[in-house]
Amino acid sequence: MDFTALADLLFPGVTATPAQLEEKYPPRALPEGAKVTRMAPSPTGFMHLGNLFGAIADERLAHQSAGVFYLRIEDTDQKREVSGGVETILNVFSDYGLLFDEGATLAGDAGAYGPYRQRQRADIYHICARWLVEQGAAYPCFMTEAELAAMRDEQASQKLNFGCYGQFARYRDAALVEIKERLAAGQPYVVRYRSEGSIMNRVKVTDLVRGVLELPENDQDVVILKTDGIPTYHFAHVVDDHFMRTSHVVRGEEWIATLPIHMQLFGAMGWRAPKYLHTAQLMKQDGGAKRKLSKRKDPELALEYYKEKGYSVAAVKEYLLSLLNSNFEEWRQANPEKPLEDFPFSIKKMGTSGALFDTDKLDDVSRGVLCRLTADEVYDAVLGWALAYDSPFAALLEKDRAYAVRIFSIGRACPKPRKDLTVWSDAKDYMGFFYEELFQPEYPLPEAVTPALAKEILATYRDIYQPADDQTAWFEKIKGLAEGIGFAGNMKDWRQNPEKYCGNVGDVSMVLRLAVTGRQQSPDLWEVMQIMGADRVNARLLQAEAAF
RNA sequence: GGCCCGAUGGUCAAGCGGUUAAGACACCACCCUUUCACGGUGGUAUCCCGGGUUCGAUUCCCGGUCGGGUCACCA
Repeated sequence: MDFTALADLLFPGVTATPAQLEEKYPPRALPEGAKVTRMAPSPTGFMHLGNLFGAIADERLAHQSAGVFYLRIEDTDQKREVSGGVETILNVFSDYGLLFDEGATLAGDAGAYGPYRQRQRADIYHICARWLVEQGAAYPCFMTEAELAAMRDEQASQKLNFGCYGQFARYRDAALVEIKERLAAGQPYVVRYRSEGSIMNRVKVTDLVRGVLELPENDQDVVILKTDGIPTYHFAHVVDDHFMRTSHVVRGEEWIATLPIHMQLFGAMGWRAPKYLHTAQLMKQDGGAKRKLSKRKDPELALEYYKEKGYSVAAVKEYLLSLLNSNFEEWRQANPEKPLEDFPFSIKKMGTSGALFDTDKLDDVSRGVLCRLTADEVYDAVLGWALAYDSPFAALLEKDRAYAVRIFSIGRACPKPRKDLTVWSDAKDYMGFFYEELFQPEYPLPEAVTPALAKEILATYRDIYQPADDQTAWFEKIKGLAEGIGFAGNMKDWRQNPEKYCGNVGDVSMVLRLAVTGRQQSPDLWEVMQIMGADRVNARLLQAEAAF
């Protein structure tokens, strides 16, 4: 067989060689130990937690080592591509503060190792594919879908492994004349790699998080170029990660099964494979079972879902990081104020078993993140969220920034800040009573207080209310009021002899709280009243007095 | 079905031949407290099963079981 003739037939215009590409895309001049990683999503218009999970590892690995983190768009499957898909990807990464050093951008590509969109790299793949054909290591295959299906049925009935291998690879040794004829007849074809492997052999691959993986050698003649001349993932991965000089490939463990194909292809091209890190997959509790997160079945795992719910990007990032590196939480406890970038991300601390996505845990992390923010930061974030998802609330916030910031300041900026907010969307309910527009009071009085007594308490309080009172003076007055109506002014007294009193100062405070906030729970009442101001407080007292 | 990966409390997990088997979330109780939130103290609860190896296995080896993944011209 004249392989050069076959190559000329298949790739008539292609004259360049992989060696020339080597020159065009030389090894990167980076300091020792610098890692080159990449995020390589498909532009399906859908980003989910799993994408972010891997990307965080990629980004940390690269930037922690003075390396390069780049974005490559895997648009080899035109069927799944969605317009605006690249934009979605770019937005998510910019939201999450994962910054690419090179790769696809909205304005085109940036970087010396491009193009960074696989469809624009067709020439490169063809050069490599042609070279393989010339080596006798690849060939055109004209099997139709129906023939493929028939092959599969036969294999199923004979309980053989599926796929195009050995005797089933019927075009593997087709004569040049036959190929010529089929080509002339315009028959569509794919290019397959000619595998000399056997599943009886074992290949060993070192995975940086799992150790040595021992897998059966690939014996399949896998497709490397599809009918449209675009490569499959396997070939694109090998060619791109070689010429883009990726040093570490981080990907989900679903790729372990195809590792032998990749090793074979790297070998055939005469290249050294990158280092691999196969991460555990995020799992979901589905009924009684645990399963991989799926884009189709789990729309709530789309990043958009978290954005809409009002999770901060920092919280999602921290949670994912805690799943990625088991010692992250410990580090965060010891360094509550440090930026994420200071955390020493380590491959050794990456887990291998699939983690169930735990919303309770995310919420806890989220509260911890939000309570460390300043009131101004919270204001900006809540406003940003409201602008997108709740414009009436946004309008309220914008009307008086200072007022809102004061509200967000309650119990903040102290060693043990309150944790009232889990997500931005909690803010509305949390602070709603501060706004007349959102004030929907309910007045469930404490047991010890009759409506008549409640009215009396409020009437009395209005007379003694001095907005300028400091917290101590304020509370002394409430104590006095309580004692005046036969209630315990001191909780300890009341606990010791509950039968001596009609109620306690807590009950009186509750009446006041109900009147001012219209609910049983609120942050410190004195602070609330200070922020609301005397006019609003007085109005609330009167309103409640009438309603009790 | 073949192949591969994995298995420590309800969840995430430390552990890497000898430990009272860390810690976090969730849950419960108590404390603090004018409510809530925070904070504090304590508590319930874990090494999948069976064989080896060993003086000794959660840890190493082999089976099994269970869970997950993969067997496309999708990635």
